[in-house]
Amino acid sequence: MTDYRAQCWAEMPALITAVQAAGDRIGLPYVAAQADLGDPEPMSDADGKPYAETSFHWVDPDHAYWRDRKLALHIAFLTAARLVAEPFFYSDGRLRTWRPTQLLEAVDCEQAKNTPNFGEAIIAPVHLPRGLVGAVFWCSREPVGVESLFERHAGDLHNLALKLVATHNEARGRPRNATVPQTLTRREVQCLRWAAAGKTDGEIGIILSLSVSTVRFHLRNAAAKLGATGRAQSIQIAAGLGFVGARAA
Amino acid sequence: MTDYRAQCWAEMPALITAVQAAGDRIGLPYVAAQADLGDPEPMSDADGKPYAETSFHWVDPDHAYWRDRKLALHIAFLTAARLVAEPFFYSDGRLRTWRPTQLLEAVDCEQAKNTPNFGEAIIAPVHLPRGLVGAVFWCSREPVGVESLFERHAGDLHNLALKLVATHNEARGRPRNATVPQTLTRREVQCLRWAAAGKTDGEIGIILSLSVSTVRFHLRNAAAKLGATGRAQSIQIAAGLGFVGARAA
DNA sequence: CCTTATCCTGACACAGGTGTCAGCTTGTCT
DNA sequence: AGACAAGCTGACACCTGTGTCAGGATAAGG
Repeated sequence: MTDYRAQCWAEMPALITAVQAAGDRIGLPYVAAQADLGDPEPMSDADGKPYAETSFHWVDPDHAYWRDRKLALHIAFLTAARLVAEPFFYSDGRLRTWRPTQLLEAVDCEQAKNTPNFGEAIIAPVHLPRGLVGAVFWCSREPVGVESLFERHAGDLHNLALKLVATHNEARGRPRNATVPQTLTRREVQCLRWAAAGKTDGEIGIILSLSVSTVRFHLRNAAAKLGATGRAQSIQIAAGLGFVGARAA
Repeated sequence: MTDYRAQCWAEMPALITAVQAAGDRIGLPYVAAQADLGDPEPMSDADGKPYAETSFHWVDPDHAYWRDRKLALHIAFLTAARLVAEPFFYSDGRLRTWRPTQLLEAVDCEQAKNTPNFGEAIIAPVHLPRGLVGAVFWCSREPVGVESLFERHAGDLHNLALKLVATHNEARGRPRNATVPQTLTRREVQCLRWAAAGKTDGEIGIILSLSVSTVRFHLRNAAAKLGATGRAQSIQIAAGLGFVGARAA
């Protein structure tokens, strides 16, 4: 384990304590954290013990929520955490944030509504480079006026969540390819973006007035620079680092 | 333009003003913002006018930085903004954040060091779902003790940057496929994750003890649910929503 | 002048992915 | 019992991507 990772592990106890203490302070004392929504296991310490067991309080302490695939935590809140990056809150059977957001309102909260002993929640999603997504959830058993709590505390909670999730992932050495890639040329980026839009090499050639061989040449170079094996990984890594962006090239 | 997008555009003036005012207040009054690092154009208003021209102050007001590919903004800071999600600062020729971070220290700042009239900076990267990456930069011409400014203000600056970049992208209707996808089944996610790790359908079949046809079946279903055209897009979208995560399936 | 980087292009064999068609079993819920 | 979802498997034609080989032109910097 490198020094950097050891230092990150050393930061974890204070961060975990701060996250639970923040929940206690504002009236949402039931806390859960996921470092990686692609991994169903909960956030754990260096010895593999889940913080859910050692440090966080949960709505139902005897209920290992991460083993229950039907708990609200697994559906609406997780779905929403994948789709937005800004903190949001749950009350009155729906998800909202500081401004009207179409996506959050489209998330089906039926299951959360039907969960007994569950009041309100503030959720801070954490989107990291290379497609890593985590989240922290502060919850209550009864309604506590979460909307005003959200207005006053969401920013700080989000900052805490970002530090916690980013530090934990770095402590675990995730993602493994977290290196500074070589600079991509203008053509490499162009070809990657059209490939990300689903175009074949032939189609890209037509679009950019290049031969298929030239397009392949640039895509292969880009793949080598990004440390990718194949077209799909090139695109995934490039997208995860923001090279692809929102619009087709 | 839908109501949601109109509401987002309506939020923009106050957010832009807040971002510039925050920089003015703490002594880093030269501000730049990118909503999408995959798009070289700067953040603009609903009429297409760059905020860099109408609202933000820059180190060299006559110098359209977004047209200069060699400016510090294009290299070290942008590279770093792609690689980390936590705010960071530039001083003494290097990038640092609130804790030692290997990645930031590996970013080559030679060009920033050699940029005349450039002092220190705080950078707030913004990583959004589906691979959208933006950033806000607060800069000075001379050193201003940015390390202590960072300690006191980074959290608030980051929250401002997140609101600004997320709202601006939503105002523009980016990304176009920002919808709630259908729920993926356990096998669909498993197959996607191995495919994201670069495995062929045959290799995935061996790993999961399934036939090639079954693997293809699950990947095709997943592609349809995600609205993807082809394997590469399936993987990109799944990764951008955190389904792939940090470790090979 | 030389080196390097970037961009460009072609050929060919082979592996992998796509599209479309067909079928089946098991478990859960009404 | 029936409907539905999830999971499973095969065949075949065809397109696309990969890997490896070859070559060239232009611009910038030392």
